[in-house]
Amino acid sequence: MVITLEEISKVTGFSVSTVSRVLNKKSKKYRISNDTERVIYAKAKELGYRPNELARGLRLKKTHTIGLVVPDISNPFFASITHLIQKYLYEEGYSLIVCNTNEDINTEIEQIDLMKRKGVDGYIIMPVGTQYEHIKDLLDDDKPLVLLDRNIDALDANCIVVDNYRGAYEATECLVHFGHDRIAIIQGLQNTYTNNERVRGYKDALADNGIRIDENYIVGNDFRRENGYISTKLLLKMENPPTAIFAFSDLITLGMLQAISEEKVKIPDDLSIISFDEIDFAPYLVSPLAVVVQPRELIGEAAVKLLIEEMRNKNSSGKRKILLESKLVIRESMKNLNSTANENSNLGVTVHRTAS
Amino acid sequence: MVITLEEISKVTGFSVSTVSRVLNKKSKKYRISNDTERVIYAKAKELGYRPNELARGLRLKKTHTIGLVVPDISNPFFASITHLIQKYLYEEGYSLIVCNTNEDINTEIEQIDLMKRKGVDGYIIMPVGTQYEHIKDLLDDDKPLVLLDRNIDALDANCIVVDNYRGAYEATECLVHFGHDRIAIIQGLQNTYTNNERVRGYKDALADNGIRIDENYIVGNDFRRENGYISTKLLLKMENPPTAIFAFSDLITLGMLQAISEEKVKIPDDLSIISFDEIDFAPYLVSPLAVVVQPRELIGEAAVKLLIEEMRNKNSSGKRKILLESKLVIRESMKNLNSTANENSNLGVTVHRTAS
DNA sequence: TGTTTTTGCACAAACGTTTGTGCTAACTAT
DNA sequence: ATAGTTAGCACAAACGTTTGTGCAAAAACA
Repeated sequence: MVITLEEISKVTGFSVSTVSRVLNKKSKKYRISNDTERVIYAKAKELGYRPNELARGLRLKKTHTIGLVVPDISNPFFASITHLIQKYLYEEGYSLIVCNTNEDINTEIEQIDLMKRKGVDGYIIMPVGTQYEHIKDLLDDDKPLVLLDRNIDALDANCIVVDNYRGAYEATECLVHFGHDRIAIIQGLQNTYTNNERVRGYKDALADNGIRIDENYIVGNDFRRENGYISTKLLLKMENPPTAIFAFSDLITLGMLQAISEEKVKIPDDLSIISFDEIDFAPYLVSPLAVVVQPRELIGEAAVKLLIEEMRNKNSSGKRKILLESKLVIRESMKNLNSTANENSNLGVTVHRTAS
Repeated sequence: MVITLEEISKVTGFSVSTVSRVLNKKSKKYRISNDTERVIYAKAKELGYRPNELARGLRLKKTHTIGLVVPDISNPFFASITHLIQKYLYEEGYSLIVCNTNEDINTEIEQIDLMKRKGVDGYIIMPVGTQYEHIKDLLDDDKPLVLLDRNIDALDANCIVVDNYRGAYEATECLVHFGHDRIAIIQGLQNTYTNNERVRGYKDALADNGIRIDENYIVGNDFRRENGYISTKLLLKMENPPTAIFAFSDLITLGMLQAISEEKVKIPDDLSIISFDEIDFAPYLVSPLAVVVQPRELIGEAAVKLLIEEMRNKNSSGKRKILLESKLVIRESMKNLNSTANENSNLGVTVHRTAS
């Protein structure tokens, strides 16, 4: 049987309100005697009382639950962030409702609606794209909200993003310095914040270094594996194939590697590659993989911090936009076409930079 | 402002109960006129009414929320399963509350308690260990529950597990057939179901093939990366180091690779390795990695199917225990010591089997 | 002893739903 | 015209909490 305050009230003889106050540690405030307190505590423990959080949430308008909207939990990058968010929220006493949008805007809208109905106390959202009416509505509810990984400029919302522009710029520029001029990118989902920024960084890096932008070298439209596979096949079959490919996500890279393996292309002699996102196994691949790593830990931690902070100080009027730095890790998968002996003295070197 | 039934009641002039019935599509049953229905629908839509799921849950004793307990979402294996569970549940109209236990039994107990209080309609649990009083209590609540990935024999609960015993047995036996007799394992967390079964499979395979079990070759006690690193270092430093290492998880393998790389050990010439869990990048590693893959898709799908089924037929008395098969994928990281020229003709071969 | 203060608790409303039941007016049948 | 049906809706209780307020008895004070 499920134990309610009423049960305890009956067996102890005290009223429901008294029981409630004791169990909520409000005995002093409401002048409940120590004796009474002891009796109620004992009985509650004995019967294994558990507050009904639905009733409580209804009454208090507070559920101690945060809604997390993520595009794809199975993507290691997002999985990692989810893990951290969950961890930090737990420390703060919050539960997590997770929903996966699969990069589908309608699912996102639906799921956010559902979370709203469930009365979550705050939102951490990695939005799919640029459609944002539903998020705008959310802001009016004045529940804390932070946009993660993907910003929506038009919205006055808290947000935490990585400097995708610089990340892509530096990776591209590094390839250029290594003597590459036919540099292809395999994009993720177009019109997402991250993708747009990365493309912009790529283009600017080329332009700033006097290399013509060839739209044929810009392929793909999805952060997933299949896109990496197909796009790579396409690129390799070109009449004038690229000497370097920049993949915009770990999963794209996975597909790319599959295609490369099938086509028997040698890395880095035939082709240089670099990937966005940390890939745990990167150092141990056939050709250790250069990557642009994003500070996952920071992202997760910052998200929770910002959210909690806003819950505490309801007054906090100004929204904050936080820009985190990425890090370029050069490994052997990038060939330096300038060095005659392909010495690659910069093996494993890490280029650090500070965010703007 | 938040719109309630009461609001709609006020502006339309109909009672709250009538509004409720209309919006719940019970107009016929309660003989609400078509005109009334139309008016209420229109107003509800206009005002953007959203039912308060807390109130509803309280009244209905049903929240359409499932609680998922997972040891470590950042582990790709669990992330993948989580993703699938979320996906299938969404299709069935359920939300997901996720909690991470970090393999800590107390966190597990706490979190399950919290979920209970939040009134979830069912549980999918990957328990940390063999302590199970709290789960036993859960069973008495007669909410649907399925144990995933890790069984607890003593409990009469639904459960879906992979045949870890056979998976480990076959991998070990394969190594033996390849001529190895100093085969080490790096265990995951001891006294978890999965680990116990794998150790048992390993031991039986050795015994059945006339190889003495050397406890020195059994190391480790954690499914995470650090364990893989340290344990590998230990093994490599032995006076009589193993010729093959069997890592019990993807993350352990990651740490192992790091250690191997640092120690400049050559795979597979100096050492053969094989890993439990699918690793997406396995084929593209310096030495393509042999693995025992578990059917993630099936695990996730089966979990939800079983849960939903039990929600539908409350009568379902008998609990079901489902055993899924694993699959051994042989790659070059396992050297066949018998074949003189290390031809490894079985490159990429997949050994399939059916579960008992 | 009479008045005031304090102690210790109970009552009841409210949070937003759902649903069994009851009531009035209109309709149908005789 | 009268009795019986039915259509159309409202009332109120219940789900399990929390919290403002009220009230009696005890204690303190004069």
